[in-house]
This record gives sequence, structure tokens and C-alpha cells, in this order.
Amino acid sequence: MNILDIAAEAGVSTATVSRVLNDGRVAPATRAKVEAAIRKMHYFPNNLARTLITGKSMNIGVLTHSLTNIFSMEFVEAVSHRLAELDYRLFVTSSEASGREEGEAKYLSSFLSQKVDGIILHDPSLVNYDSGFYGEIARQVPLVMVHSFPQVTDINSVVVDQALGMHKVMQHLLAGGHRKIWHVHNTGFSQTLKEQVWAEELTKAGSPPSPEDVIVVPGGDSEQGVMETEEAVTQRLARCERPTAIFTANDIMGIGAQRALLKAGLRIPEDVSLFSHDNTILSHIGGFSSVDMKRASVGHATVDLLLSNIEGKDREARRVYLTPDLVHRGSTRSLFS
Amino acid sequence: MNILDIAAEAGVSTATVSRVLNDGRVAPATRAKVEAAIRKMHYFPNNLARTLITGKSMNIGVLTHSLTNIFSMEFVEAVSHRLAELDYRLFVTSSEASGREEGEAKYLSSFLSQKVDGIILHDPSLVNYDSGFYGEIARQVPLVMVHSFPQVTDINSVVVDQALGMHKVMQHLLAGGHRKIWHVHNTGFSQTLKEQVWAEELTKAGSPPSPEDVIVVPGGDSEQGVMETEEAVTQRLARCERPTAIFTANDIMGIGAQRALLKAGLRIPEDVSLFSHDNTILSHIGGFSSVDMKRASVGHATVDLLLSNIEGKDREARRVYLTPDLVHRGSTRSLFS
DNA sequence: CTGAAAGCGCTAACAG
DNA sequence: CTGTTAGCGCTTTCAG
Repeated sequence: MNILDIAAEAGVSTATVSRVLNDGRVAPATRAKVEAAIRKMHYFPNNLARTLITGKSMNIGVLTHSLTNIFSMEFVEAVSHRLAELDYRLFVTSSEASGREEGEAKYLSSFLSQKVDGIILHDPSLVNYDSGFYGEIARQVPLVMVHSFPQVTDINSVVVDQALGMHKVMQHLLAGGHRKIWHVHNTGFSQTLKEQVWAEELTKAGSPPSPEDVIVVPGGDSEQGVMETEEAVTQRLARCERPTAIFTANDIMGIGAQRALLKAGLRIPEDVSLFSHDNTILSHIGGFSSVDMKRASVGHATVDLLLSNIEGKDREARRVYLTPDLVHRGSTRSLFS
Repeated sequence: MNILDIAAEAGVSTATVSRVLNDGRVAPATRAKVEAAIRKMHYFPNNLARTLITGKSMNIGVLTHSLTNIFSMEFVEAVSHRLAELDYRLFVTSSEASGREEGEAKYLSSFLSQKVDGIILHDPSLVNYDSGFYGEIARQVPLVMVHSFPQVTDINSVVVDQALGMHKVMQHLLAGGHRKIWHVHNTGFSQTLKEQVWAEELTKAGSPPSPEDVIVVPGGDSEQGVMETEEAVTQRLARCERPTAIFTANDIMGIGAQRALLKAGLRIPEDVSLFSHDNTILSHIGGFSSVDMKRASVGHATVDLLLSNIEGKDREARRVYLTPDLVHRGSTRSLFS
């Protein structure tokens, strides 16, 4: 079933059918005949053949880290809404499907083979950042990355400045007189980044942290993270001097820390202040303060950047910075009041 | 940049390049030359042109209800993993992007135009189920639906039998002597289904429910759901006879109900038993029992069904039933013990 | 306003 | 083992 069948059925040429399909100038009567034929035969135009000629697929490739975390989900959703309005379709792939790095390259090539009009790379694993590889991709098709790696400057990026967010948290806690602040996190680049800022700020304030102020929870971003964190914090509380505040690098660990504190008979924020990160529904549920990553804004900024590239307005790599906000829910207090 | 450029660069014909690309029989020396040319020129084969001929796009269209809920995403993730292994790509679209029904049709047509090899319809809005429309789609391409609508029988389906799950919950609670059981839910078909089973079972047990045993929380599936549920349950507790058990139709409402109970000074399960639905991380966090929807199994069953269709093993509509399991976390007790 | 024909990039016979 | 060639289904000049 193709455009030729429709042309035959309607008694016109394929060119005319094509014009009807593409809003070209066609006599109303002719148009009606063609549309009738299309409906009658349940015809759906073959977009691949069209793309082969026009060079525009109306497809965007989205490669994200994982799909089942609130970050990726909200990002993809925001991107998807905006692009669906403009009639783009989305290839969505999570790179954790296969072996990370390797998989990433594979999926990106796959996107190119599909002649996508653009690629969005959400939170890629840039541990061995190779400008060459991504650069080659970016040369062939508009590419926007969403990440928090300062060193990437030659590719369109939407950067959420986690260091700045962490800075804000520390300012808030330090201003409240806190000097003994535990840092609970799992692993990964952005976690290291937060820990650095945390350590620097404390040092600057004259109270350099000790190793036992850091709690690493390996499974801190999984379902088990709550329990693991609860146990880790409980143990640490038993063994070490009690902090006046705890920072957790995501809300799952925030919930875990909260439970550990409550179980130990400590009140929040009277005895210990708690500040978390990500501002997901979990911090909402737990009722504790958290750093908001502006997830919706990130999606919008990404789409805007990508579209301006697709429409060829600019070909130079740009960077859009977004600053996290602190969302206060009364889980911290000033030691001076 | 196309296969002709590579052929020229390597000094062979396009057919030979094609053979290299498709693992055809080629002399090692020739293959090496071609591969060198491909690498040198950063060539990515055009899959659209290939699909035009082979009729196989290696693309699957996935249409889901919403992207920002744990259900859809775990489903998509499971499907995505399995299909990525087989080198399929996924178009992922959420129908809530536009106006429901209308959008659904639009995206499905779009998939057909993209010549996807198969379509997965997750939790579609079948309120006005029109066998004709979906049937027409299914006639053109393998289609699998995931839903809980008993009346759909002419299309491949993976059905999670929520009624049976609800039945199990009621059996459990009734066996524990509970007769005054509140039912907290929001709206939607599967919610109505659960309420029906709940009412039937109670009636059969000789204790037909009264209207005030039902609490409807309109925003029960959003972030505000926790608060809304907490308030609704708190009010109801103040006004009405206290139940011995509460069932909540999802975990967000489960958390809300839990908070309302605790705030009212009631212990779980000593004073009131709590059973929730969906078994997401939230029930894990809240530590209450919940109905597990076997999300991973659903994904796998869907892929299996789709693939068997794509490979043409069977052309007859099949249905795969999955039964939810109860996950007990000690939030219910028997009134007899 | 409509039709004829070229060709997008690739694969698949069919020859050699 | 390799090259030639005919399309896949569509859009887009160019005529008419």
C-alpha cells in the first residue's frame, strides 16, 4: 500500500497525492477525491521515504542514564511534551541497558543511522571525556548535553551548577552556626563535587571536616538506599560525636537519615538539622529541606537550545547555566536562636 | 556522505560495501579496505534507505499513559532493556502530552508512518474502546496492549488482573476478621474495578459497605496526593466510626493514610490495619503492605508476545494473564489474635 | 492545477 | 568473491 495505490484509486498522479499530503496547492475537488481514497484504503504515508528526500525526519534521539529515576523521568517528560507539540517523535534509550560507555557510543551511532534531526544526551557518563568522539557526533547532527561537568565546553550544554547549589546549602548551614556537618552520599562525579564544596566551605569557616564526617552509602540511589542509609547513620551516631547538621546527597538517603535520627530519639531540627538534595517527592513526604534541581527548567532549556541548533540559528557551542534553589521545609534551625 | 562515497574511497562497488555492512561474504582484504574507508570518512549507514528495502526498521513504538510515574517507567525500562539487547530502538511517547484519545490516535498513526516493526500500548485509555480503530492498527503491524480491561479480547494483551489482586487483599483482610474496611482511591477504570471487588467481597461477607467507607482523593496520584489523602482521612476519622482496616489504591495515598493514622494517635497495625497498592518504593519506605503489580514480569511478557508476533509465529490475538502478589510488611493484623 | 520523471541511499537478484 | 542494475515509496523540479 503506497502512494501509487492511492493515486490509482483517486484517478490522479502520485505527485498530486503527495501535494495533498503536504498541504500543497491542489484543487478542492481533487483534494477531496484523494482524501477519500486515503481514508478508504487506510493509507499511512511512509515517512522513511519522505525523509530520504527531505532530509528531515522529525525524530530526536534522547539518550539518558537510566529511566527509572525521578530525574530522568521528569526530564524526558518535559522534553517529550515540548517536542511532541512540534510533532517531533522521540527515540528514548537508557545507556545503562548495556555496558555504559560502550553502549553510549552504540546508541549514538544508531541515532545517526536513523537520521535523527537532533540528539539529547542526558547526564552522560563523561568519566573519560573524549571531546573527539562527541565532537564527531556533534559535527553530524545538533547535539545538546545535560550534565554538570565543568570541563565540557566545546559542545552545547545545559549545565546544572551543583557546586553552586552545594555552596548555597553550606552558606545556609554555616550562617546558622553549624560547624559539625555530616555528609552522606553514594558515588559518582556529582557526589564528589558536592563533597569537595562541603569540605572547602567547612575549612574556610575554620572547621575542616574529619574523615568520620563522611558517610558513604554504596546503594544510596536504589530502593535499598533507605535502609542502608538508616543503618549507616545509626552506627555512626553510636560511635561518633553527634553532628549539629546532616547533609544527604539525595532524598532517598535523606529519608534514611531522617529515620535514623528519629529512631535515635533525636528531633529534627531541634537536635539535628537535615538538608537533602534533589527535592523529589520523597523530601516532600519526609518534610525536610532539599536542593531543587529545576528539573522542568532543564528540559525546557535543552529543547530551546536544540531547536535553535536545528533551525540553524547558531552553529557555535553554547552553554546554559542553571542554578539550583534551596527549598526550605523547616528541617534546619539556626544554633543562635 | 553515502555508500557511494565509501565505494569510491575503497575502490569497490556499492554492493560490496553493502555486503560488508551486512555481514555478507566478502574477501578479508576487501573487507579491510572498506572498513578503513568507513572509519576514515566517519560514515554511518542510512537506516531509512535500508528499511525502505528490507521492510524491517528495528524500531518499536511504545505509547504510554504518562512518563512521570514509576509504573510506566519501570515498564518502559524493562521493555527497553530486553529490546535493546536485540538491537531494537524505541519510540517512546506519552499520550497525556496532548488530549488523550485524540493524541493516542495521532501517535499510533505516526508509528505506522515510521514503519515500526511493532507497537506496544501501555495502559491505554480504553474508556470508549473501539475495536475498529485498534483493530485496524493491529492489522498493519504487530500490536500488544498492556491493560486491565477484561473486554478487550481481539487484540494481543498482557493483562494484570487487578480484580484478582484486590480479591486477594480482601480475602486476607476478611480472614483476619476485618469487616469495617475503608477504601481510599482516586479516579479511573482500575480504581472503579477495585472498589467493585471491595464492595462485593464485603457484601458477600455479610457486611456491605456504606458510602462513608469510600474516600475519594482526586489528586491521589500526584505529589499533592500525600497531603490530600492525609487531610481527607483525618477528617473522615474525626467524623465517622473508626475502621479496623484501610485499603489505599496506591502508595502515595498509602503514605497519606499512614500519616493521618499516626497523627490521630492510632497505631498500625494494632489499632488500624493498612494495605496499599502498587508496591512502589513508597510502600517500602512507609513499611506497609502493598499489592505488587509484577512490573518487570509485565514488561517481559509484553516483549515476548510482541516478538513472537513480529517473527510471525502466530497471527491470532493472544492474552497473557498476570496475577498480582501481596507483599506483606506487617501493617495488617488479625483481629482474632 | 496536474503529470512525468529523476533520484534520495540503500539492498538484492542476477551475472560474471 | 564482486559488480551491475532495478527498485523500495516518496518529493520535487520541470513541463504542460
